[in-house]
Amino acid sequence: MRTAKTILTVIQERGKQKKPIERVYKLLFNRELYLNAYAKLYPNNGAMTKGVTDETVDGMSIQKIDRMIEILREEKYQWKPARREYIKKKNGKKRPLGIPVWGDKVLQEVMRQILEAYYEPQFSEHSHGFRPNRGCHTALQEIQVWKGTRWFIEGDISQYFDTIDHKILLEILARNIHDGRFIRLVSNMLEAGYLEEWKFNQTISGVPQGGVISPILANIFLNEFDNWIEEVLIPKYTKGKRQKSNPEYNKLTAEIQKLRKEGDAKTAHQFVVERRKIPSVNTQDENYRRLRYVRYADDFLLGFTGSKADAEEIKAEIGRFLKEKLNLIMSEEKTLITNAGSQAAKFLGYEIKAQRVNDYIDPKGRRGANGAIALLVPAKVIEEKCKKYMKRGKATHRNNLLQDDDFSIVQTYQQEYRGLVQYYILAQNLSWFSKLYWYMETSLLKTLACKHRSSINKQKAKYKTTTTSTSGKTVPCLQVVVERPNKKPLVATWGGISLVHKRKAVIEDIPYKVYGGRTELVKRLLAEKCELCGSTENIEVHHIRKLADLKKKGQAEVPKWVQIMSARKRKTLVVCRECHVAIHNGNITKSS
DNA sequence: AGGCGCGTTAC
RNA sequence: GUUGUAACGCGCCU
Repeated sequence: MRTAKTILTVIQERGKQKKPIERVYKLLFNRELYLNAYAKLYPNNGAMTKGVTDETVDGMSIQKIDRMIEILREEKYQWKPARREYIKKKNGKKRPLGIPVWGDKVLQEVMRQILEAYYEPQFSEHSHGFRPNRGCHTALQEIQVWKGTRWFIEGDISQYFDTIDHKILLEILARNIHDGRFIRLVSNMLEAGYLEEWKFNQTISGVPQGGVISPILANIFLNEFDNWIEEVLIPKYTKGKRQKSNPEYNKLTAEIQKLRKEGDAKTAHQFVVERRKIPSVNTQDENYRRLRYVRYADDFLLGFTGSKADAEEIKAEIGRFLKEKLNLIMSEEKTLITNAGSQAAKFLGYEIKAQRVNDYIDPKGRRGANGAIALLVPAKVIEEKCKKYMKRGKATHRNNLLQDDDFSIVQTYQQEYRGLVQYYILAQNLSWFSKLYWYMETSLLKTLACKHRSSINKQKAKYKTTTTSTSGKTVPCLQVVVERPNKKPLVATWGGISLVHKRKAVIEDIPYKVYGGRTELVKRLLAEKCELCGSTENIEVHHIRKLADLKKKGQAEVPKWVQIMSARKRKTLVVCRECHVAIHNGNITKSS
């Protein structure tokens, strides 16, 4: 049997050459692809969450994989409907989720790996959502070099995941995947429907939010849009080699040179300062146009250098394309055209602006901010985050942390703060987080004080020390140290995170590599030996949600399986059927 | 070098 | 009990 890596590499090659692929369905008979899929899915939170049946990752086995393959050979695979749940979105609205049963997730992941190997080399440079080695930061870094942009067009597609047209999606797939059986399998999956309150509902459009292959299907669908933007729209709205220079600017330059020749450095300098106030190019130049594009899932942003009327026309053309070719609705109200110099566009939680002239001079005396793009953390983000640590306008303690020890309280605050700063590391106004830092520190000290019935000052005195910050400076901080026998102490630190933003960096394009190789878990499963009793029959894997769950209840006698799992720090234990049943019955006689 | 666990974010 | 795909950061363990 060919290895998963070989299969996927062959498909990847076809993808690079943009050649169609055939006999794809047969690849689903390869056991290794399922082991790959299992290894990829088992660490997920949802692996232990039930769909419409009781089946979860717990009890996974080679036999289960082989049964799935048998059913696929007979072309009798039945997708189960997804379980419908709702989660709250940030803006208060609800997002419908479709949670597939475990087996469906595994098969979806196998299919996803095949689709990824094939389509990943073909996807656009400008698409960043749900893709390996890409993310929000790579999308934002792309925007950073859109110098001279006059208009932003923020794209918004209404209810994208739920409105993807099945027929069009299948047509797109069938163009490259010449295999009726594979396409039918995808089609059946799309039509599997969902259960809400025990009632079956059909899915006439859309991909399930929560489905393993949904993100890549969403990307394959909008890849059509990327291609059209790049091959039709951008060429249409690109004109001229470079922008005409600004006559006024040139006049001043000539003047400065003349003054310098005459030796009047002082007046020359005055003119240089004057010149900084105006752009070096003619921003109204109708013979110069540039259009740039970036997409993250269904969210896209265009930067346009040209007239407002053209920007409006671009928006209209996009709306028409989406409706006519992809049967998608571009939200007319939410798709905004903003003036880059005076308003901020919103994208991926950042504010994007074009900087006005003359507000920044770099160390070499050059004008750095001539229409350059600024990425900013929105004031509202800071405000909202501060509120989380406040009550009635003042910093306050956190009730839900009062039971924790000092170490984890400090650790929690630091992790929250660090995560947020890390996300906004590209923002020029990153230093605004110093306000949040202050509120959080006060809240932290109040939590400690409340817990120990003590005062803020006493707590501060207790833990105050210094550390080397991420930018190398010695700065004050708070530290809780936990000494351990024969080991170096554990340290939780509050502070030491520098608020210097990351300057624009060259985006390095890491080449996509197919997912392959055997993980530790797969090796253990393939060993086919019960890790409790040594039996070699009916081997399956016992899974737990979290390691922390192991030491929850204070049992008098800790079962052997718990001992092994916590000693090895593994959420999995390869066992025989008998031992697995014993574990679930709480019957520890066999396993202890 | 790999597993596990915490945090942030996007959609 | 809240799913999925990703990205980033930190830490621990063997």
